Amino acid sequence: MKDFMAVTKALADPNRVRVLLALDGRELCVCQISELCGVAPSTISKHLSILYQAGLIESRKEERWVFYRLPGKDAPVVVREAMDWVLKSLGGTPQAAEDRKKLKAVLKIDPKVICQRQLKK
Amino acid sequence: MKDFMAVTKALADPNRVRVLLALDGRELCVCQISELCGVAPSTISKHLSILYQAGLIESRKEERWVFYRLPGKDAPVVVREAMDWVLKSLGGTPQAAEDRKKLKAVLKIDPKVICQRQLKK
DNA sequence: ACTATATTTCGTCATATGACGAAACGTCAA
DNA sequence: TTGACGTTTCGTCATATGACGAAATATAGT
Repeated sequence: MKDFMAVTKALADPNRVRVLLALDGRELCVCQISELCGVAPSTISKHLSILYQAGLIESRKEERWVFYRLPGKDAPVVVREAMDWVLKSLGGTPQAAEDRKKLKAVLKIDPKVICQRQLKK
Repeated sequence: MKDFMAVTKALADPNRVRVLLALDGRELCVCQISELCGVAPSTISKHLSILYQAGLIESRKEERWVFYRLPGKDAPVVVREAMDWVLKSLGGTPQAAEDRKKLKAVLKIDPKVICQRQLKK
């Protein structure tokens, strides 16, 4: 029950759901996700930690960057089915399409440049 | 997206999830659910309205009582899959078993008596 | 060792949420 | 039509949540 509630609470915020959709098929670092969602890196970091604790994402550290990705097939059933539900329910929505478009643009920029931009703000 | 978030937000509270589990296979009125969850009728009423607006439950008025039930097969796909996920994930947990036991006891009491009890508090 | 930089943690703030009891509402029985 | 009663709405409170910027942390390059 506790595990399940961690998942439902993690899914109860639009930005966190957007992150899950964005991570479908690729891994992203914090600054890329921050740029996509249009919220501060510190806020995204918090969101990612909530998703992580619910088991909905995994992470990998490479140099100064931390890359996040969806869990593999070894993930708990609750998590796998939650992800299936999310992707199936939202994959075709306007919001998802818009984010895919925006993500495409973000992916073209070198992550370093993104972070420098964020510093200026 | 908005509809989906209504569902995830509705699922992000333990008492609301307990209600859904309790409604699996039967309909219940407010005072019965209130008794099961151990929270005030007004609070349960609010929870039920959140579940209702998310499409996760339906209601039926009979005399002075309002009975709530899970939606039928005509429910939106998002809702049906959410319910499948909830029931499959939690049906076998200790919490669910405990609630089924408690519900059995509640169902033996005449709803009228339950409401009178709640008045005393 | 020092600096630069990507991320996380912390402190703060405004708003959202869940709880209760009191009062309002709607329906049935006298 | 008055009264009884199940439910809902409203007002209030304590706590949780999501946002930010500043400061701390960790790692790569000088």
